Amino acid sequence: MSSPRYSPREIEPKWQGRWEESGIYRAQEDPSKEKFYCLEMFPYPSGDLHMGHMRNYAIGDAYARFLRMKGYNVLYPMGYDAFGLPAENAAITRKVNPAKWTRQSIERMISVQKRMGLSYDWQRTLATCEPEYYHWNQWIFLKFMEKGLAYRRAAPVNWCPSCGTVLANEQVENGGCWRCSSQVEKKDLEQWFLKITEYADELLNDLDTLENWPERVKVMQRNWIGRSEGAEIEFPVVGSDTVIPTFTTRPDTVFGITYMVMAAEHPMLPQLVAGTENEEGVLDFARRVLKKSAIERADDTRDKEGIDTGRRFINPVNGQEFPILVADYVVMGYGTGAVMGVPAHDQRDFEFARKYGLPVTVVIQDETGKLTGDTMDCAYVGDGPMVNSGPFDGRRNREAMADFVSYLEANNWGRGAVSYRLRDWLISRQRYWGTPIPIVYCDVCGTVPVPEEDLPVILPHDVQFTGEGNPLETSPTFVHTSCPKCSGPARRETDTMDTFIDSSYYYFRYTDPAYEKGPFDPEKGAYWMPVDQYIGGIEHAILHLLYARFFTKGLRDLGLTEVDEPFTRLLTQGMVIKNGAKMSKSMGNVVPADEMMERYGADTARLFILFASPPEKELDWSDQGVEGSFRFLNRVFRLVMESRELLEEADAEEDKDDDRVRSLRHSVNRTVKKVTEDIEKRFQFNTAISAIMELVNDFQRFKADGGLEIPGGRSVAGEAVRAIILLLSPFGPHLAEELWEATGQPYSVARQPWPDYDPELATTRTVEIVVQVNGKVRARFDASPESSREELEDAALQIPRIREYLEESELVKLVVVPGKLVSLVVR
RNA sequence: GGGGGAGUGGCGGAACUGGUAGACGCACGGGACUUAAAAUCCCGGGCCCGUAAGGGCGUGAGGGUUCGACUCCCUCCUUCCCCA
Repeated sequence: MSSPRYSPREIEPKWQGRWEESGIYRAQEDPSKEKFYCLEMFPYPSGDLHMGHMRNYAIGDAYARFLRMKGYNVLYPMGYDAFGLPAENAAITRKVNPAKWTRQSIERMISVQKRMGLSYDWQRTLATCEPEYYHWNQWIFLKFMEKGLAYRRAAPVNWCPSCGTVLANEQVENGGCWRCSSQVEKKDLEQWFLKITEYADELLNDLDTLENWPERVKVMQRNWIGRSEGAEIEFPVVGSDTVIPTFTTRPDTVFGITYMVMAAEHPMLPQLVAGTENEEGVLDFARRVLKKSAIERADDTRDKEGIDTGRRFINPVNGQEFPILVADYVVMGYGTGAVMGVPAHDQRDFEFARKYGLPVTVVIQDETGKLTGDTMDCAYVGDGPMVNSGPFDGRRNREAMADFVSYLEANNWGRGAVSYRLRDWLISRQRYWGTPIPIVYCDVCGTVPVPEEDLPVILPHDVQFTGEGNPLETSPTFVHTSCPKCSGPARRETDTMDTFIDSSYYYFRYTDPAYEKGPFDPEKGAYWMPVDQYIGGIEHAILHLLYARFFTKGLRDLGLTEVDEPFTRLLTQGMVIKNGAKMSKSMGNVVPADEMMERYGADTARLFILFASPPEKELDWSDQGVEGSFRFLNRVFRLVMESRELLEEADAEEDKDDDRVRSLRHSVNRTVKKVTEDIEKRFQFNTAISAIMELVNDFQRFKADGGLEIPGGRSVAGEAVRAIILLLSPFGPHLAEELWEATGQPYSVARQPWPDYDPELATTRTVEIVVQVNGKVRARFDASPESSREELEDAALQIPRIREYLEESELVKLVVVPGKLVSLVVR
């Protein structure tokens, strides 16, 4: 007689089919139930699903299943971030249509996701490359435009010569393209921007309300927004009516200015030196500087280089004249591109001044009171009384700061100002595979938005992929159109939108993916939003999460929603690493998800990836140990199948006096408590799973020890079987369904209430008390958890080994921690 | 250079509020079953000394606080991420 074998190959498709037929994972608005919106960051459909994806979905699905069993009305959708470069590159190199390529990739992703047994509401699936979706990109863009949140201007942009496109500041990494690492160049183009800076303060302040976001993500966003308070001061150029504006965070040091440096790319520079004898040399220097990368220029350890323009400016506070220089360590784009040089109180300025023999004027004294510009060997950046500062002499610099700003304002030399590192979001892309920007250029009417009723502006198919320039410009049907205002001949905008726009509001769209009158039905949005739990890679800590927060605030101000923040809780899953690098196609270190499922089944793969490491931690991939997860599921299968009739006997009459029965009942209750808390409070799936393993071990031992023959043994065994199946169901849903059915329970295990525990039974009846002598464990004994200090002390002092210590030396101190230990100090 | 993590057996990791370091699993060693193997089950295990009882050492390094430190404080090292 052979017993049935655990066969994921048969079990898994069976239940996947059953789930699909019965539609048990569909989400429906139900105001009588508490909702929970659980969401994973949607993937780019490259076609291959690797371990990074698998980890993401295993976490989200386990959590969503847990919440359903906990009684929440759960929304758990999936979609595809389908616009982007890979599809377009495939079109260029392999001559395939990007739409077709993308749709095929999506199909492949879906089939693997279904094979994983993920409990998505598949009816809500969306793909951002479909007109029904990007329609709303365009609609939101137009609404933002009406509000002044979208605008067009010529701007020096980051240009990647290799990708042939403009990049947002956020997409420039170490001076190179985020995608191909080519050196980024500066180029002037007419571009569309979204005014994210309008929300800079709110984006910054609301971070404080996000209590359930990882601190490090908030820190990164704070730094990215980079708010600094200070003053903007205008310096008149000698012999001209130009003024150069500068921003400083240290207005208290303005009396210590001895020079000014401008960035090599400062737009005023050519005009400033025009016609002077230094013109040639300065512009030459500037060109040389611009060839260096941003990191090189900002490197503090490197020697700074500069050149005198020959022009001078007046420091308005004391009327003195100082030189204007150009230097490599000042970068345009932060502040105003011109920096006042205060060498006495800024280390970079100090080094620069010493190198070029510029004067150093102390305006804040240290505690010695003896600082002088000629003798100091590094800048003094601390606080102290102000000196050489006219009316401010003698005041503490920090306290005088605000008055100093008022002083500047009163004399019309400058004003208090706040500066942000955050720039407006450049969204124009000279690319085909993206959302067309709904704008028409008419010689007569100028820039004309496409009327709302003409949306969506459909991305045309009659384009040429040559690998050069924007393919959209090759579409005859697209480019030439008529002006919506005057009906005269007009040209369409051929730039498309940054794909980060697609992912900035997709979570709203899931609440109502087929809605035709707007991005989503505000009522449905109001029911489901905000996302209660968002799960995704730490690599999106800045870009995507900041843009999504901005969009939410923008949509709120359009009256579409009342939520201020889209994601209440955020879990940043650690990256899956292989051979020292993030798993990615370009690195060639991808481990496909279906490979492991082929060998062991979806349940094993899911269980293993969750068991291998806590979710937030980076996971260096190795399949060492998968066997263990597979063996565990086999053991569960065997154990339950052998005793499948037991579940029916759960909760029968119990015999409280047998130790083995009591111990297993304790184990069941303790495990339910631990698994529940590990999932709910700590997101520690790895320890939740290990707790289930312990329960299975206990149950197995119980059976081996003849526990089923004891009065009450079958009842508690039934409780154990039930707990094992239910606790396992979020991690190995197919096996759990199979076992639930085999034990005679009605479909579906996914609809069962999550098991409860008895807090009294979850705690032990005896605890082991440790006896320490001078900090070292010298004995142990068992006691009731309720034992008093005196009882424990007495018991400890009775132990012969401990008495020996006391005979030899004198007891100096005795500490008793009830339920834990007795600690003796002897001398 | 600034900001934020992380460092625990051969490996992944556990230790929740300062209270038994190493749960659970992998790999390994021994045994049972088997003609044999696989599978399964049982036993073992941080390191060092010791036949053992036992003792010493031990959470990146060094110091500190404490009856007691993986946990708190200081200094340092290594490493990863973000920003320059």
